[in-house]
Amino acid sequence: MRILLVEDDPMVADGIREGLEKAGFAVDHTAAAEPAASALALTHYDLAIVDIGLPRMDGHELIRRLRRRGIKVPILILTARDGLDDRVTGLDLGADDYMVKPFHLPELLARLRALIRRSRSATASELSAGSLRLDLARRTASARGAPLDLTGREWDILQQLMLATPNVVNKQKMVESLSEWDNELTSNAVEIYISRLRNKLQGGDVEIRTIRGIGYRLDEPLSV
Amino acid sequence: MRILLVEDDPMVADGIREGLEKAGFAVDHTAAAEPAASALALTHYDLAIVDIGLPRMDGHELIRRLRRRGIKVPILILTARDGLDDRVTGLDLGADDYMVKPFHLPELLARLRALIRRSRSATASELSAGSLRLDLARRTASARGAPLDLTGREWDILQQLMLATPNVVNKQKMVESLSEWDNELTSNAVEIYISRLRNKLQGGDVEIRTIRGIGYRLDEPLSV
DNA sequence: CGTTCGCTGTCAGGCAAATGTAAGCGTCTC
DNA sequence: GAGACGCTTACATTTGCCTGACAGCGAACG
Repeated sequence: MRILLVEDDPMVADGIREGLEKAGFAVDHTAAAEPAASALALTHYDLAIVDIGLPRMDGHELIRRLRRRGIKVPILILTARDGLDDRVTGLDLGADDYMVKPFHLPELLARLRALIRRSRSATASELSAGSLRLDLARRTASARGAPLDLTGREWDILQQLMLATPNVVNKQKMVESLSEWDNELTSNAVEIYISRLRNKLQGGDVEIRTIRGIGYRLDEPLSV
Repeated sequence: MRILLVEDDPMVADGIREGLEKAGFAVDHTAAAEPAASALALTHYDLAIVDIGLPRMDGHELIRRLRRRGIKVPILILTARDGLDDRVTGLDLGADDYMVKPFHLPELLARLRALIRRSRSATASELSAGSLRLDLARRTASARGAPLDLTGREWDILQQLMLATPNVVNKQKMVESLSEWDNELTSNAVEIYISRLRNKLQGGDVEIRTIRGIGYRLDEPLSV
């Protein structure tokens, strides 16, 4: 989880950085808008925190430029207590949230998590559905707290299902993702792994549904 | 733009409703959580505004239930000035934003617009007519909140009807869309699927009308 | 090296759901 | 009331999926 912090006041910046790092985020920091723009263009960030009162190019202008360039990283803006208009125009320009300075760190963290969850991409380091958990970095899986022993292929398939959930994964897509550059597999191979996965997921609270003629979908049978 | 407002204080509710309607939103209002849950299950809303301090089932519980049922309407929660914990847990539960009471209406409007814009770009793969709903990505269908079990052909036909509604879909076009390149089907096949679909749509608020000699049209008899 | 073992993917049999033809009957139109 | 069109049931066929058996392969191990 990588966050870019754009803040000109060194005191504030250090305070935020420390809190974020303690919560497990990787934080990069720039004091002005121009270097922030290039950092965002070059590197992937999960989120950007932008102080609206920056020297030279201000935060509004930064956001406008980013969005115009099609960069759609989630942006949270920081604003002074009395800058109501700032907040409004910031949100209308394409920011995703704001916080009023000074603020409580737990609240900032909650908002960050909400924003990142919302825009969660393939870079998330953990996937979950029901009591199923996949740790992408360690390539381990667990269901209901108990570790799951998965082979490579089974893992690939389950990851695809979980990334897509609750949407359907096209079977042809699965075949392609399992095949090397030139040797196509039979679609039957996918069926095999689905079958084996189902066996290993027995008794869990998720289920692999077949969508005839299309593919598969991971479902959590509704507990009401 | 349809918004559901869940707020027990009549004074506050009326104030918000008036502001929203002036800004061009259609507003429905409930005072408690239970009717809100059913309204959200039955009808499509672009956004829900939930007061966190509700009688009986509170706002948190409402949000938890909605998310567990897979209802992913954007939610903005209203909270008292001092309820920091409320806000944090609300966001972690799956709300998308919050506002502290009392607030400035223009700011509320800006946030609503931002939320709706965001959710549009995120999903946008749903078709609806009356209480009928097709989620293309998940390949699920529901009528009046209850899931519909459709086969591939039924799905294709219903999708055509919903895409065209309220216009007529030419029967010949349907035949072509079901046929492979060269083997033409009988137009009788379409009639069969229409018949099966009608059975499954029994009791809903939409109806498949026959236009003799031309084709079919999806109608909502109730709303004129 | 040879053996073992687990993973992979093909084959083939079995099965259930989905499909579409045929046919008889109802309904609309002229 | 005759003909065309549409609805519906029954049923045979087709399709797509599931799964057990098995062979190839490579890594680990002795």
